[in-house]
Amino acid sequence: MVSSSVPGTEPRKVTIHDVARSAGVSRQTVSRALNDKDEIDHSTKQRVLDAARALGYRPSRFARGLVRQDTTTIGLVIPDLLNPFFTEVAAAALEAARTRGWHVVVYDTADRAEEERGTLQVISSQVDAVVGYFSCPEDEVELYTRGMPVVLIGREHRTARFSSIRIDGEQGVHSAVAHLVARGHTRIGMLDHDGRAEPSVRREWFTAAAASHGVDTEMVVGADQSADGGGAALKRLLTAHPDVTAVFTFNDIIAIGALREARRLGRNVPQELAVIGFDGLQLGAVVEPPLTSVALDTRRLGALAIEQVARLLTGVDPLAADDLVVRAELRLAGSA
Amino acid sequence: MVSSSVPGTEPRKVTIHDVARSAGVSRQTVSRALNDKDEIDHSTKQRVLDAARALGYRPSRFARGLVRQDTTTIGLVIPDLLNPFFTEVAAAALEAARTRGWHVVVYDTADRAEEERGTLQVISSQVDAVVGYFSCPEDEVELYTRGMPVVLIGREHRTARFSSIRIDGEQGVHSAVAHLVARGHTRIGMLDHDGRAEPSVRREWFTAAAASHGVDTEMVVGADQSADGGGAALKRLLTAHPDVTAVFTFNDIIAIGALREARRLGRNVPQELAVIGFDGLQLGAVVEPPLTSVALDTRRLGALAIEQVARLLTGVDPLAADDLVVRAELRLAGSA
DNA sequence: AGCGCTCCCGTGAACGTTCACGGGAACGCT
DNA sequence: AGCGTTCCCGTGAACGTTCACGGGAGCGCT
Repeated sequence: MVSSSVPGTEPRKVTIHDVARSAGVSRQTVSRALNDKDEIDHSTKQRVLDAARALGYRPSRFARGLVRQDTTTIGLVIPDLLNPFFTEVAAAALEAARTRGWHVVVYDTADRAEEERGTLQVISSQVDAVVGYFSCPEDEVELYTRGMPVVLIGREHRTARFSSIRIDGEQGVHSAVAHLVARGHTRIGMLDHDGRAEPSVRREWFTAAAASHGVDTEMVVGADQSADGGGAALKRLLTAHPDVTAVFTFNDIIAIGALREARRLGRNVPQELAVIGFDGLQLGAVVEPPLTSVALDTRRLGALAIEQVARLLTGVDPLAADDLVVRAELRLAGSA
Repeated sequence: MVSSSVPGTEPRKVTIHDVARSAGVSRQTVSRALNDKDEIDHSTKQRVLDAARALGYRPSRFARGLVRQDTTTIGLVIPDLLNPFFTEVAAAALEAARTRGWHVVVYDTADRAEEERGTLQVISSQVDAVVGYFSCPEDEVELYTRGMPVVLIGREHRTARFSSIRIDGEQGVHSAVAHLVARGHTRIGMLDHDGRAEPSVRREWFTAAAASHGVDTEMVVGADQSADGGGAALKRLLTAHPDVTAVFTFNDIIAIGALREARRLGRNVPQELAVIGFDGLQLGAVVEPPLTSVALDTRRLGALAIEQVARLLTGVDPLAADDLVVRAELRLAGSA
């Protein structure tokens, strides 16, 4: 019946003033009616509400936010929402934010540094704090976030203003390699994350662990961040090193792709090829065989990040670096 | 060096005025410096920037948004971010929003009507439009969104102000049943979505399709919205009806759980039990055997929703109901 | 000297809402 | 009648920023 969008008419913003005039009252009365406050007669309240509806009035969140500064919004930046790992972290962060009554704006950077920059630039004027994954140089992040609290995940920080949640997989990866060695594996390969310039930290953990067990550490190939990428990488690895009997992967997505590829190649898992992933995704439980993985507590990861943001925002008692750690530990299943 | 959060000191908001005073210039000059505008000397600009940094100044997004109303934020409401289907839709929506320079606030309602209400209440003053899944009565949504454009997904709307993206799986489900019948299946069960009061639309499609093929339509059990739920439901179904040779499921998550359960029960898929899911998740490609599914174009779904929001927001030329449809079609793989 | 132009910079206003305060009307009580 | 109380309602101010405008200083040219 009431159409607020007649084509041709300028949809000029209708303000609280217009409603007040239409209802024959003052701004304040309109405000009272809309915010369910006291000190207003029931009939006038109804009249105001009707007028507001008729005009299609909608309060400006900016004006409202300006006068009562109670809403906090934090920006969550992740490389790829389609990767279940980040989804799990995001879900945990969302929940933690919700209990605080906060809002979360989510940005997907598609794992590209360029998108990160663009996001940062636009985010800085839209949120009160930032938490997320960044691959671009820290000083760039610093540049765009001017004075805003920032919590980095899975990455060391060098700037004082930043906080970061450290992911400690050293022991977990060590356990994984130890497990493989105990099962008699001596030729262990790795499917690493492709694309980054420097070798991944997870690879360093693997290399160190393998070396400490006297296992060759040379058989590493890069993989795309996807199941297909993992499959292709496994193929390359096995072509180059047919004697490999076990693989450790950068993450579970790649591991799952490897699992599938192994099946196609007729390699029995875990008998002829053991596979251990990293992340501990829930997804790992539905594939066949279930994925053995160096598992991360994604719930805690997301919650911890939000917790630290909360402390930084209020300025009281921020967590120290030692408390900002999430340890990964080996979770055995069928694939190794 | 400069700590903006000395414990004990009130972290009182530092405004553009403070920066101006500190740098010995006017507000406007500060504004010019921070927004990279012209008409400002390079040295003063630098001085202002330094002062701003020293004070830990951060412009108020509310004040800024109030005066230049160019940023639009839309709220995306989904039942469960951990369900890959919604993740895919969310990712598509995020991308579509990004190309328009919009921001997206994501809310996870945990599939509970109560959370939906809370979210709506809080969302209404935070975004310019809403798109998402809602299970609560439409008039409640109407109540909380007063005049704000709303795009519902996967649900019919009756109110004029709303738009909704219709998911049309009728033909797709029909094809699925036809496929099963052609393969000789006559005892076809379904694992439906549990929890809703009324039977799901997907079940109605299934019932109609099955009936039109002269197949019994009585063998339906409810399943929890998870892989485990799907497994448990399959067990119940097979216990009650051991002669079932094929199942259609409410969605792919449930189907994947069923797949796993079938393996545990020693039922060969697809020879002894054919499984067809709904959604067409990318996830379906990594399980064994790959999942046959009535597939939805999630990308298009998310993009379409954002597109319609854009039109509603500008008030010009909104899409008609006939264009707001995403059709599902059978995508064959190994499981049926 | 006078004029115009460019380069900087500052002042009032506006954005749309809520808060603090004041005040009129009606009513009851002494 | 006078006074206090309750119930409504309205007015100025404030929130922090940007926009539109005005204007001074310095320079070059006639």
